[in-house]
Amino acid sequence: MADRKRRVTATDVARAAGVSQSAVSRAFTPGGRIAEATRKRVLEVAAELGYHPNAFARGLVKRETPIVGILMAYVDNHFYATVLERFAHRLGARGRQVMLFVVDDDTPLEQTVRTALQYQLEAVVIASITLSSRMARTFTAAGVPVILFNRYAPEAAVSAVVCDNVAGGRAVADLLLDAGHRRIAFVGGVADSSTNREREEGFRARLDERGVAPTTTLDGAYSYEWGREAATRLLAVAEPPDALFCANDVIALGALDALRHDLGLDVPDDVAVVGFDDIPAASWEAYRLTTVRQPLEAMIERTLALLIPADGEERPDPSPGAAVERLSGELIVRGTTR
Amino acid sequence: MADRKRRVTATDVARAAGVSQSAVSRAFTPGGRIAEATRKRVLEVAAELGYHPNAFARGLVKRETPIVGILMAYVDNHFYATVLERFAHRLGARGRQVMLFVVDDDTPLEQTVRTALQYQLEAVVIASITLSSRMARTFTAAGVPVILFNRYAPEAAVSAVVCDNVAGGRAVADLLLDAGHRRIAFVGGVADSSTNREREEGFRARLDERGVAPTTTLDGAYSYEWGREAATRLLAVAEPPDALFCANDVIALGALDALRHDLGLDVPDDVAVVGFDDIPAASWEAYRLTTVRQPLEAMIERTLALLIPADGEERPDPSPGAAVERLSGELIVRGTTR
DNA sequence: CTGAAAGCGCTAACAC
DNA sequence: GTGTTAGCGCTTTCAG
Repeated sequence: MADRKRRVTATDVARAAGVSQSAVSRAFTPGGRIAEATRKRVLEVAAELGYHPNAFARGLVKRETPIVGILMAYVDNHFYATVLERFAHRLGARGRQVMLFVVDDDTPLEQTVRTALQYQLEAVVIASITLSSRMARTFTAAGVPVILFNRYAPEAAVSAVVCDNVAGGRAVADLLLDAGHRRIAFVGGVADSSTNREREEGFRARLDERGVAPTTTLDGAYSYEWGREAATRLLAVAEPPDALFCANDVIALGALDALRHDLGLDVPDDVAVVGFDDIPAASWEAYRLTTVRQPLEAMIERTLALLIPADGEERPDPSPGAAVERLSGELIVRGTTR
Repeated sequence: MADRKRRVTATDVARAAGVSQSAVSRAFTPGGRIAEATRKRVLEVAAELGYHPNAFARGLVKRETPIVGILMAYVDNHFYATVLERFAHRLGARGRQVMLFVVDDDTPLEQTVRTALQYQLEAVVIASITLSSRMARTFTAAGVPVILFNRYAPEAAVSAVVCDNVAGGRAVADLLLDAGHRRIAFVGGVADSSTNREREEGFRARLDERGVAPTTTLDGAYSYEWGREAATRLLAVAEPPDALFCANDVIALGALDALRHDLGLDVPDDVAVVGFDDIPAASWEAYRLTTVRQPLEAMIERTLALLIPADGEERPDPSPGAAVERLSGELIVRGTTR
């Protein structure tokens, strides 16, 4: 087998087809000024030789590439896995590639950002990352359009597309209050994430407006295990809550299992539970979780619209005054509330 | 703001720092022959100007890039979301980027492959894709090392890392037979996927060896909905099965819910259920599913070892006789079998 | 240790 | 239409 490093180039194809190298380039350019016959011949020879245009060389001279970076922390959380899948799908349809950057505790965030900056990304989506505002600014400074997805940082001058978490929290408060609950606890995820903050904020605000205070708030992680532990702890006090609003579905599922299986309580009769996201498991028969559905498709649609110009259009202004798009979620009432 | 397209280059930094452009390049090269003082000054100026080396230019001249392509179909399936997350994590630690290609029915597979080929990928991992063998061959032909992950195509001369699905199927057969079941059905996922085929094959072979034949096999999709439907259909006959072996966990969870909630049956007393994968939901209290755990970390470890040379090492032979690594899964017995 | 110079493979004027 | 000619920004000899 030939040297791995030596791949077929346009010049090779040109020579074999008896045309100039630029003719080869044109043959591979959609609108290229080239005779149909020539193009056909070039394409044939190219296929024979196994030629594929080098995206790097192209990117170098065009000074842009169709690569969109997605920075994400909890790919494991089903909601974000879906986000990733949908983005990749939609971007692929628009001829873009996605470069995935998984951020976790062992990887210095700054290094990730620096790497991303080297790829001349067309745009960047930051999802499920704390500290996103500072990172976002780095990209903006480098001229790379950025959007915070499902994250919002008021202090950073960065655009964001989010579910209206505050409204979601309020809706949950109303639902629970209307059902007669008065001792309602909030089971948080990661304390300093904007989603967590906003959901709790809306929730508390509405409770307050209606003259009820939540008994407790417990922050932890966005995980099933945490939900289970939190529920156990919350119910272990003298006057336990009769309803739990969990910061996301996975937590709620853990809480549900703790309530039903560990503590032998009845949901929703003894305790009601509400989640957030509406992941597939929330609708599974064993759970039938009441939750707030995030308008995922709409959120992705808006993000794309802000980030990627449609065919033939100009790219939207990179930083149009840091627009924040809040899309409404939908309360999905299932079996864990009465 | 400056022209988006005009980013800071090494020449800009060189000028500002009063050195040659190659000095700048050396300053950013780990082993570069450059005086510490010079490097420091260059790095400072670079930071000031917001310079980041252009990965494309570098890739062009080095004729290689640290980008690994991952082609995946069911990112939505929790097992594969985890696979993706782990790969991205591990590759990031080795200084590699991951370019994600989501394959689905609306995207011509061939186009995806063609695009991937343009990025001079260092290596490619193909996961959860049917027709993977043909694709794999295309990459191999182009000199790109490729591995099928959790897929196996005997006819293609391509390396693969898989869970030993046949052994897994056999183990399930033994478990169920030992528990006294004799009327066992197999609920398949996508009919022509290699995982599906192999799991069923091992299962049937063992049943056969012990003189029992499975009552039925139903193929469908790798989804909760399908599991639910399949179970409902399987139980609607005169002499229904008393055990179900499902091709993966999501299917099994759907089947479980159908059995318990739609049909009011007791699991495992009326019907036993076994899955495959051991996704997190399998261990949730509401399910406690008996299943075969895939040795995920080990599989990823092996894939990386075959694909990516460790620091300072040579790349392993691109196609070492199409090695197939079969790693053993582990039977995890929980509450859905007696 | 450092600078000059030659490309990497491709696109985009520019002439013909 | 088609070929010729400059580079895109960087790494890497090769002198010095």
